[in-house]
Amino acid sequence: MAKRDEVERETGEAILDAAHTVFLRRGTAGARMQEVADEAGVNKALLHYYFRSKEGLAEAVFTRAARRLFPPVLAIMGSEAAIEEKVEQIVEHELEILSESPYLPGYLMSEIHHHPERLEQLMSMTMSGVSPAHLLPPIVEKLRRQIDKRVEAGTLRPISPEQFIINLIALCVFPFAARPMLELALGQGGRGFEVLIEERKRTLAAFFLNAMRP
Amino acid sequence: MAKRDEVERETGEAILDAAHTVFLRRGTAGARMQEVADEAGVNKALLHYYFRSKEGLAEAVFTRAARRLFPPVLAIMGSEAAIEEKVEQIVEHELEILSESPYLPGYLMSEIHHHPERLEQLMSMTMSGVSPAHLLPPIVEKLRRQIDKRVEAGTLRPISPEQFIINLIALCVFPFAARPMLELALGQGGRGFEVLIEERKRTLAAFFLNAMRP
DNA sequence: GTCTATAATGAGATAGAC
DNA sequence: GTCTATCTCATTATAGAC
Repeated sequence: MAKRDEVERETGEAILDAAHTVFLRRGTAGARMQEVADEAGVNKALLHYYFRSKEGLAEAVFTRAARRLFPPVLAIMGSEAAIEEKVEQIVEHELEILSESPYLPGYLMSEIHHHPERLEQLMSMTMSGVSPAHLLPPIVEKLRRQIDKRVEAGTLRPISPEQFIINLIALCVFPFAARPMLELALGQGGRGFEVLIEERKRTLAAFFLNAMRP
Repeated sequence: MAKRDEVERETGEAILDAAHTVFLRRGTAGARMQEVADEAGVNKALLHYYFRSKEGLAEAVFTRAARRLFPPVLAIMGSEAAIEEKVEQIVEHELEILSESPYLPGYLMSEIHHHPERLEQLMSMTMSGVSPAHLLPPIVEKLRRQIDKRVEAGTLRPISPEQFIINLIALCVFPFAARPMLELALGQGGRGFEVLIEERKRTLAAFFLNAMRP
């Protein structure tokens, strides 16, 4: 279990990391195999040895990126926690993980937008053991029951689970997807963006929960 | 002023329209000049005659797309209307225009994400006569005063104008940017998406205004 | 202004030595 | 497994006739 993996990771891993960097920055169509090779410090031919083709590498990058973003949200959304706790957990977790990988949302949206074939890949890929097609409906239904019960009790404003999820994810993810524009609009430096996200970490959950008050 | 522009528009216009279609679908890096030519029903060489290079065409498409989306929002945001009216107008206008051009947000985000040089272009381009750099700050300040006054009166929850704008735009735009994923998650057909947007047209402004209640 | 033909090059992919 | 060298083809761009 320990061979020499301190300094020298598996080459395939190193290539995938490099590809992650390059593909997220340039997009799949704009990425160059040569740039990935340079970033990984290996020869171009090696990329084909490990991933056969550019498309193969693109799929690997996409899968890894999607697995990093989606499963945690689905886990929280489907948990036994109360609505308020779910909102707080998702806001905190999303803003945290996206602060570390701010290019993730822009890449995923761009990728899905311009490469419809990724959707099938997304559907058939396995998250936490099962496919999203099987994972999603029960989560939505559970959420629906949870919301309806609270609405009947008069402690929540009526909303469909679909709109609930979209609104919550939109508020978390959009600033990162639109980051370059925001940095521009907020003034120079890019420092403004981090300040803005910090403010969001403190205020977004309360804003959202306020919107759900009856 | 009337030559023969009934059936035969200016060729340059026709090419730009075709490029709009192709570039929005494939992204700049993924778009092919041949595909644009086919879409426009002209020869490839003509694209270069009118726009000199692919980059020239890409800039023209981007500028036109940005001008279609941003100015109306800025106009409403900077108007004399009350906060509530602004929210309702922006929601209505955005959902309307994006329903007609659902690929716009995905394209703009992808483009800005993968081509940083577009930002300078965006900054230096002229909207309603002036550059965004001069247009934006006064709008934000006006909004800030408007919000602060209402907060003091106790009829609005405190929020910075930046977060206000981001939240509102996020809720309007995100579903379109994430459209392919939503269609997948909502079940087959794509019909589900339109239903979802119709529901949003009815409920989003109220949701947002509720979040702003003190 | 619009076309055909072609140049020029960039980039993905493979062969084969080490 | 990793490299060098090379093949092949797709794509942007231009030259030049009409």
